[in-house]
Amino acid sequence: MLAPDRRLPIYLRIQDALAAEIAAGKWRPGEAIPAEEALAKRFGAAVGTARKAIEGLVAQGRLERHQGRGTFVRRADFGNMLFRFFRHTGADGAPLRPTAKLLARRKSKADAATARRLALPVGTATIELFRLRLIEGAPMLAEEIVVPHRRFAPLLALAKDAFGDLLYPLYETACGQIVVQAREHLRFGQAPPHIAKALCLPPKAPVAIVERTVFAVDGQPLEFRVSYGAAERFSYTIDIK
Amino acid sequence: MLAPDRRLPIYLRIQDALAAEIAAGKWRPGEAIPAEEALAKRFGAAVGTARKAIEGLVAQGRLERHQGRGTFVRRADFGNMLFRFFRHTGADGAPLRPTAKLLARRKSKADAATARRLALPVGTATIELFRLRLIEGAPMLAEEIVVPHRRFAPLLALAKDAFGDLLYPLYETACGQIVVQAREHLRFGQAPPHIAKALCLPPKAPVAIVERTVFAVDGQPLEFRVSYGAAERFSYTIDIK
DNA sequence: CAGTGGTCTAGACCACTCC
DNA sequence: GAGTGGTCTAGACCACTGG
Repeated sequence: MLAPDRRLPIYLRIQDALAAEIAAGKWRPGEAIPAEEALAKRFGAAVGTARKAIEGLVAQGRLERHQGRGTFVRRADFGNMLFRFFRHTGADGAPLRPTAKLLARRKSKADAATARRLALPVGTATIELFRLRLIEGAPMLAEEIVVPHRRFAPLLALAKDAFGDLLYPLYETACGQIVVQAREHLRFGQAPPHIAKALCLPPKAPVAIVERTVFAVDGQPLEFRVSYGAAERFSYTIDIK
Repeated sequence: MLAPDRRLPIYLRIQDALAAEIAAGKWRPGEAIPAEEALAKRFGAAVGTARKAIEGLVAQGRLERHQGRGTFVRRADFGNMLFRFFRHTGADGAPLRPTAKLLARRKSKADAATARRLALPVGTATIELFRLRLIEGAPMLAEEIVVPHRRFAPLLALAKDAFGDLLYPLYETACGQIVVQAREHLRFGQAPPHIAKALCLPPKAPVAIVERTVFAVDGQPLEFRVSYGAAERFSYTIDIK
């Protein structure tokens, strides 16, 4: 159960063992793992040592602790993650909730680039979505989304207006796919014609382009998404210590 | 010495006390703070409690620990921080070191915007620098820099070619000013004429604009800097958990 | 070698949550 | 009230650094 490498401190070996069990899906995101004392007994270590292992996983964002309730496998909240890149406060400075509109949906096959991004063989069946995100009815972002058909087949059966404003909760309820991690790549470019049209921008308008890949617990890519937004609305702040 | 607030756990009170002493400059960046045992004795707590306070400050990036050597006030390494935004690998994929060229330097007075950014009264004496960053001799970034004259007067006396490739080490050696933190704001726009010229770009070329404010230990702004780089060379990756 | 941080233990008591 | 994590203590031993 524990990595037998005697060179590693006990708490790290416990940490690795727990991380592996989490990745293997022994506990689903949102579920509680055993209490400190139970873990300590199981691994034959002191409670403080088990605690240190847990603290490491909390720091990594894999677990969440709540006093009096327990330690839980973290559910990522990717709610309006992408909107942190764009100004969207109302007249009173309050943050506004974006809505979503599904413009198109179709079955497709992975080309070379998509296959690489989703770690699939070329030609694998995929589902493509074209979606608009709006603030107070005004288009802010256009999104092209690709997911593997094998995991996401229910998305094709769903009524178009059953897609809500947030996709990741739908992935979970409709397809049982849970997003736990994301990588985003940011660049600037010109809007392709269909994007410019969807965003009500002039052709070749400058846009910020965010390419996002999201991953499941097991590290497999779940979705690849390219989002376009008007460059002049883009705004991002970074703190460095 | 310790915050008297009995509601806070001891380790947090120690943490606050140490953070205040660091901010007050009791130990300079790079210097060691007292050993765990000494701190524990001084604060009347157990070693483990002092250790927990230290761990918090390490997590915040204010301290660094080295086994067998001690615990040190962190020196920020802002080396080529900004270049993480721009592609600049050579033909062999190896990272390239940018060089710098000081194009202009002059004494000035803070206008309203600058005064706000540097937390100075309007009209305070400042020094402005205009600088070019190059990769293999090709201009990559143009930078407009403003610093308060009071802290940075030696920069005016310095020979223009005594400015090296990195400014922050110079701030420290020539002016005794140590940078410990930064905030960057990223946006997208068109190059003003003098910037386009410096970067050898067509007028109004699309550029990424990074506005950076850097801060001293005591939280006072030390420098405000606007950097411009060609938008098509911009590229930034973010991992989210 | 002395001094430092790193690991580990064992147990006490507190604070919070939920039944 | 039972069970959970949060704080705190006290001390042991190890691993690394530097003179």
